[in-house]
Amino acid sequence: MRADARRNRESILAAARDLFAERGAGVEMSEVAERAGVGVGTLYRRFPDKDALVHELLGERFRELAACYQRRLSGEGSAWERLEGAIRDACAIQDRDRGLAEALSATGLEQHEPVARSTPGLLETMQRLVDEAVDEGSARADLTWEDLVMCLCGVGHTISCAEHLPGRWDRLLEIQLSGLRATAWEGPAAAP
Amino acid sequence: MRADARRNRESILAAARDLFAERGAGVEMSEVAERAGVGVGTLYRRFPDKDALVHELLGERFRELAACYQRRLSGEGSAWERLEGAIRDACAIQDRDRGLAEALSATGLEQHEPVARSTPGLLETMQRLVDEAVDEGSARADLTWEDLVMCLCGVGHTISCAEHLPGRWDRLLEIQLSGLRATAWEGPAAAP
DNA sequence: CACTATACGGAACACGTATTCCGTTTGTGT
DNA sequence: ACACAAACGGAATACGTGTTCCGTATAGTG
Repeated sequence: MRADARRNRESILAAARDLFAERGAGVEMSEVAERAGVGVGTLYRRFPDKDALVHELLGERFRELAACYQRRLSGEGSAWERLEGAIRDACAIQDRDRGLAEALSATGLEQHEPVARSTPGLLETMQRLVDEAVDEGSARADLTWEDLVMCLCGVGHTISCAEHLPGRWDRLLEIQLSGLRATAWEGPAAAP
Repeated sequence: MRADARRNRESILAAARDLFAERGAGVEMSEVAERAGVGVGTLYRRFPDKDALVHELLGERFRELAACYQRRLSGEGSAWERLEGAIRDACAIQDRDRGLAEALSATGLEQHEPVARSTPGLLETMQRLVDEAVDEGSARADLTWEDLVMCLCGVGHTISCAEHLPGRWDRLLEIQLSGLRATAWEGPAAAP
């Protein structure tokens, strides 16, 4: 691969990283090319299509997530504290990267599983964090990693919708976190 | 307005109602026209553009929601039972109408507020349900109707994403419901 | 320095969907 | 029955984006 080609590939990735983080996957290919200082032809020479580019960037974020989870898993504190920390990390990353938030949000549950599965350790680590908190008795007894994913998607969705409402999503996070806890009361019959 | 025009307007609304409920706002105008048994020209004679048609249908659903809330508000049971009932109603309606779920989900918080506000009583009733549950001490003390909207949007989003996963969204609903309750524990420090 | 494989830019193209236009048809009041 | 305003159908058009094509430029090699 020629040196200028390699340089352009990096420029494109950097430009796309910024744009996706800022405005999500809706950015146009021509805009990515312009910001990278290349023509669209060059962009398409490096990445076969838009999906390829998006997947590359999503991969980066998924690996970042996996690293966070791993760090939490082998960190200190109660199982609940570590699970909660991991969740907060994931939300913070989504808050920093609208592209990730939108991807989790828009691709939904089943579609994005393949991508997530291709990141070694991402789901497994999440599952272990959940299991430990369940065993500890601090999380809902029936909690699964799929519930977790669903909650994270929910926050991601709120982030990617609420452009002009910074910080509103953390309300949802608090509500969900307390919903993930083991509950003292059982069912709607227990109203005072 | 001529009789055939009125009839066509109804056919179009009926067709669009079905299609939107089934597949969301992504349906093509030509498809709506075909199902209604008219040409696209006729469709555009009755509704200036796609938005107008969608708003009409959204209006119907919002009024249905408002009626549900009203019924719950003046219904029997504890304030919590009524709030929970209203939430479950709203989710059930979204489950029946993908168009609504998608609209709540896709238009996000700020964008759909104008539409919701144009439905008299929708937000006010929701707020009163929340207030009563808070006063009763059964809901989180800091709960607002905006939190409620956010949670309902979250479920709507899950519904409109999970095409092939019927019934997965109710897990999210359960988690959120228990998160909306007044909690016995305070903050992450209380882990056992 | 010359030569060539590789890469480059960006205009042109492909495509899907909303929307318009206009020649034809039809309801309705006289 | 007649006239004509109103309505109809659906081919044609507008438009925004992703993607391809090809004439030109250039890095690397001997």
